[in-house]
Amino acid sequence: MTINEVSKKFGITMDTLRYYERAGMIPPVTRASNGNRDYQEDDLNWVGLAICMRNSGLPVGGIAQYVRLYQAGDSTLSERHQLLSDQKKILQDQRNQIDETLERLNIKIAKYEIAAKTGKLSW
Amino acid sequence: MTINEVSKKFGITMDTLRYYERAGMIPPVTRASNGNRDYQEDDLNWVGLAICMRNSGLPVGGIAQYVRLYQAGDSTLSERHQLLSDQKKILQDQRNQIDETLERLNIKIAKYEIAAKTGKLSW
DNA sequence: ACTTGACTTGGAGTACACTCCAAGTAATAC
DNA sequence: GTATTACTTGGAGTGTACTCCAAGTCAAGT
Repeated sequence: MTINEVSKKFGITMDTLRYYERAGMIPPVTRASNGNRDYQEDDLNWVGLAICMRNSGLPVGGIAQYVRLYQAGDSTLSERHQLLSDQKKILQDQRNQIDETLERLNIKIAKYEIAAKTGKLSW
Repeated sequence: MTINEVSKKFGITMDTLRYYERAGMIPPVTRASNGNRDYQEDDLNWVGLAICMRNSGLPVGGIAQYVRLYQAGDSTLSERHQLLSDQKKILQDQRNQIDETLERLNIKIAKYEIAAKTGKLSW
């Protein structure tokens, strides 16, 4: 799969795909004989993981660190486990923060809806 | 309340508090006779809202836009309602994305836990 | 009067995550 | 054999959100 196809598949620019690789967020992608990237299923899995992590707001550095540990082999298993647990914690906190803000937003939105109906502000 | 006290209360630097004001994320703060900021309850509410929104990842621009509309008066009620609804949508999407990543992380973490127990990778 | 300390400002600097670009290569189309 | 197209690279540029700094003001303490 070419970088162009992968870009379309995941809805992400080719530049970003190359950037992710440069940043170590995914291991070096398989190359065709002419030097062009030729994404294999494995590469695609890494891309999918990277995009998923980034979309949820996890920093590039943490994901790259995971890839480094992965490439270092089995001796890093517990470190990788720790790293993933840390990221899980970050996301759980982030989720709680979002819930808090959503509650706050809902209260405000409700007030605007009352105002829209009655023509009056309720606060 | 001085900027230093507010900074401690919310666990945010004085620089960031001034930046939030400069960026229009909170309306101009009440000043003491010497020109120093003297946060009133109202100002503190705005600060709390701004921090809450930022902590959940909403961009500064959107919050500043809300403040602008608020300052423009009652004629912007429906616009403000719309803006808050948009931000709510953003946060809901973000939450879903986090849940997706958490699921993915949980699967990976489980595999590492099995590996830690059995000494073998399960994939 | 002078030092100290807490604040003020505008503006410059930093970190992060892209995003864009110029110059080059490699394979196909005519 | 040359034009076109799709890729390659290193490096520079952009936008966001801080973060830091220098120079100045103001009030209180000695």
